[in-house]
Amino acid sequence: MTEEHLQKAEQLLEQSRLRKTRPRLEILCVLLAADSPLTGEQIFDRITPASVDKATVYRTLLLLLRHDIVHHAYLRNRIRHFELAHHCKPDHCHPHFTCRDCGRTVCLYQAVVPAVQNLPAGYLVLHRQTRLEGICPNCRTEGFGDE
Amino acid sequence: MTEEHLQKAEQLLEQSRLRKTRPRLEILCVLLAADSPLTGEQIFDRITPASVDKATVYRTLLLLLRHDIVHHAYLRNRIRHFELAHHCKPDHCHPHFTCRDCGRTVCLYQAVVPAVQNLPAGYLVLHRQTRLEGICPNCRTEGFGDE
DNA sequence: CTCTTTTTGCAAATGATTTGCAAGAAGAAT
DNA sequence: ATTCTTCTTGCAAATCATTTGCAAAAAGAG
Ligand SMILES: [Mn+2]
Ligand SMILES: [Mn+2]
Ligand SMILES: [Zn+2]
Ligand SMILES: [Zn+2]
Repeated sequence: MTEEHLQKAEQLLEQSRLRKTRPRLEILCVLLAADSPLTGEQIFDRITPASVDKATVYRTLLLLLRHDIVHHAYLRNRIRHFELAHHCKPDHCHPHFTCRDCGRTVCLYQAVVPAVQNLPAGYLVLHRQTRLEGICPNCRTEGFGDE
Repeated sequence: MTEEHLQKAEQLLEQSRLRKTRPRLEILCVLLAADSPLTGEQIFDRITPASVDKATVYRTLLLLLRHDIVHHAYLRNRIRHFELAHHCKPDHCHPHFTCRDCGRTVCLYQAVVPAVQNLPAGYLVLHRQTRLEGICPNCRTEGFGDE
């Protein structure tokens, strides 16, 4: 938990007029340090050991979700993944790529997702989400010389 | 369960050389009749009452999943939704639209999803999935005259 | 019809997420 | 700084979708 993350965390809570409590700051710092969406359990594990209860982690995530400070990333399994919302525009979140080989998920911040074409009339799209699946650069180059 | 669906269901099982059992045919017929992705529970409820156990429903869905007869639709909550795979190309499934108002999800079979631009080098994309969220035509026109 | 291999039903287990409740902080007011 | 009110937390127990173990039942080959 760096000083920089801590400040950013406090700022995020202030902006939403939320109390700055230990669990909230810990959780936000974990998310600020993460480079891909995390599950409730992963967040719990990365917090200074046993300083925060798991129920509090989930409750806090729900709170942050309601305040649009974090949001869900929809990955393959039924386990929820959370990430900070500050990389997302209101109408569309960055795509996520999940490797079928190593299972790792990466955020593709710089990718550009064109709007869906030929939508039937009358639908108002407020949010768009894209999920990619395939083989990551790491797994592609592996096992070249000896297969 | 129409005669037409039953035949299609049998055909799907044959193609994957799977035994034609009562639960499998029932489940496939439910999916053939559905116009949006269904949860395990929803499928269970739509089957001729109590003729199939819920555990069997889930086990069967897993089987059909392994044989690419059905696949997951990734919707908002942590509950899995299943639908027949026969509307999808291998590299990308049709988008789903979920209404924030009424909560209903529709399959957008005819929509065209352009490829993601500006992907970092080295990623091999095998599958793409798009989820839209917003207000459906029904909910948009409602509450016009009297609000 | 018989035999072998799958598949099923039922009950119990799992595992992620929620919830009730009393004790413990935060922050406003004094 | 102290008091007071309101919001949060920890802990334990509850939920709920999904899985799993196992013995009984069904499918399909011969
Ligand atoms: Mn992300
Ligand atoms: Mn669909
Ligand atoms: Zn990989
Ligand atoms: Zn609607």
